[in-house]
Amino acid sequence: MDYKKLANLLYPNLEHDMEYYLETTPKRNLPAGAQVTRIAPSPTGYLHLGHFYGALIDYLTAYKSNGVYYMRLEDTDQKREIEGAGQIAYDMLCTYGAKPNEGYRGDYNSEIGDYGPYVQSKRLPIYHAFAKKLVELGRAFPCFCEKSENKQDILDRRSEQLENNDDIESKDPCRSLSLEQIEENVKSGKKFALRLLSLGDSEKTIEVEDLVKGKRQIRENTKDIVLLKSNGIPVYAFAHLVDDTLMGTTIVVRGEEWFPSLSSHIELFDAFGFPRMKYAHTPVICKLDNDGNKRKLSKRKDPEADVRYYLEKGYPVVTVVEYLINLLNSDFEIWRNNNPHADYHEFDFKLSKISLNNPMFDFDKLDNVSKNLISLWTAEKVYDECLTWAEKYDLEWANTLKTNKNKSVALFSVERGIERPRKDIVNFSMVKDLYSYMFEETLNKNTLLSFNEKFDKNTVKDFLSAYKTSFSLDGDNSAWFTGVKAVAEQIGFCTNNKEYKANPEAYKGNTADACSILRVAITGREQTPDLFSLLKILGKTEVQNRIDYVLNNI
RNA sequence: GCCAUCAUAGUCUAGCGGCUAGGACGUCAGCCUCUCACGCUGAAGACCGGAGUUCGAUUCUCCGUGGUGGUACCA
Repeated sequence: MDYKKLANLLYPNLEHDMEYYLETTPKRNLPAGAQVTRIAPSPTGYLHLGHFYGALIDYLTAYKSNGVYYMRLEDTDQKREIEGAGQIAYDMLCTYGAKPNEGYRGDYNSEIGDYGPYVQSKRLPIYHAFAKKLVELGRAFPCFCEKSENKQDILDRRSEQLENNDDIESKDPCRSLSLEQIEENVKSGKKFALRLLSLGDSEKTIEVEDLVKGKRQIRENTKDIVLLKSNGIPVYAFAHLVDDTLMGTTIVVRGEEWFPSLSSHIELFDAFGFPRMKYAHTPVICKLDNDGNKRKLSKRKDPEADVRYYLEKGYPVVTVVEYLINLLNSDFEIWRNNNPHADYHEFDFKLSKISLNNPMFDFDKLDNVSKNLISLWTAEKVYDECLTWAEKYDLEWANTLKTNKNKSVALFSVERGIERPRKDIVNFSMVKDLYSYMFEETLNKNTLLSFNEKFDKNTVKDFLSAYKTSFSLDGDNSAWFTGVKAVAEQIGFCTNNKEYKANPEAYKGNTADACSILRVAITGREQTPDLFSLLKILGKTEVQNRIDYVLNNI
């Protein structure tokens, strides 16, 4: 077969050949050990948590090696493409702290870097030049078969194979077409897909060293995989070869669902004589679904698969990042405990420490990571972050925060900045509910009357009336507390717990009961942070007003 | 079906031939305490099964079993 002739027949009018692209692409000039990684999502929807998980690995790998982490848009599946998805993906990467330092930036015109276009649909001439070369090398052939691309048809075909116990991949029939037959087909205007002419032997194995999985023996590829679809658009494997070669990628990080097709990718690189890529095949994040089955986090079924979900819930972005790093390198939490204030960038992230299991997403753990992180923030930062969240998701609450800035900061300061800080905030969306009683705008006055049934109304009244006329917020906590106890004793409570326990019937209650009455009357809750701190923030007048409200309405 | 891959408590994991199998989250109990949160102490809870190798297997090998992935002109 005259491959040169075949190549010209298949790709007659190309502006440039492969060598042109190879020669005109600049060599990357990087420090020793620097790695080039890439995040390459397809714009088929919002950014999936699994994508970000991969992106984080890419980002950290490049960051740790002073390398490059670029973004490429893999828009080769027009059927599934969703308008604006590329922009969302880029924006999400930026907000989650994994901003690419090269490549696609939300739309084709604003990309930066010397290796563009970074959008695959803009690279068709390049793919065709490489395709032509492969034909010349005698390693690719046109396939004129008409196969349905409908997913159901494909599944039907597969179940047919399954019934026939059809395990050996037969070579594609079109590989044996003669030049004359091909010429005839092309001249009659028939469309063709370009396939790899596989030379693999399924009895032989290749040794690969995956950066996550370690050394593996994999079977040689024997499939004549499709490289270019009949519409001329490349399939992932081929775009991967061309782009990652040209763009100088050094490590390909991808989900382990790619591992089975690795041998075909290797055959492709070998066919061109290009150096093979280094790969890191990572586990996939799963969840336990309602039927008790473990499965991949699904775009359609699981809202938490969308990275925007965590933004809406008000989880700080570092929470999500650190939770994921935890899943990646389990010694991260030990490091975090020893370095509570350090930036996660300082952690010694390693691909080789990634566990081989598919981890299950755990909200309990996420919450724990979150509250620990937030507990270390300053009150000002908590305030700022809450406000930023509220301005996007709850405008009324945002207004409340804005008009009560000093009060809010004071509130967030309670039991913060100390050795064992309060850890009650997990995300920003819960803050309003947690502290609504502190603000006139959000206080539900009815709750101030929700005393525990064990207190009779007269006891409540007696205690609050007595307290109202005598309390002072001028001293310190213990002075205030002494005052509370004095009032309590005066109306028949016992402030000595031993005595109380010995003879509870003799008293109206103990110190805890007295505090409970006061707490409910002021906040409407049986549980709050340190009451004295709250009273001081509310101020004497407001405290008196609330007591009056209770006395008048009980 | 075939191929690949994984397998330690409810979850995330440490372990890399000899350990009372370690830690974290969650759960429960107690302490602290004016409540909650924090903190402290403690409890329950795991090596998927069977062979083999070995003086000795959670660890190595094989066979099962289970989960996951692949088997597309999707990525």
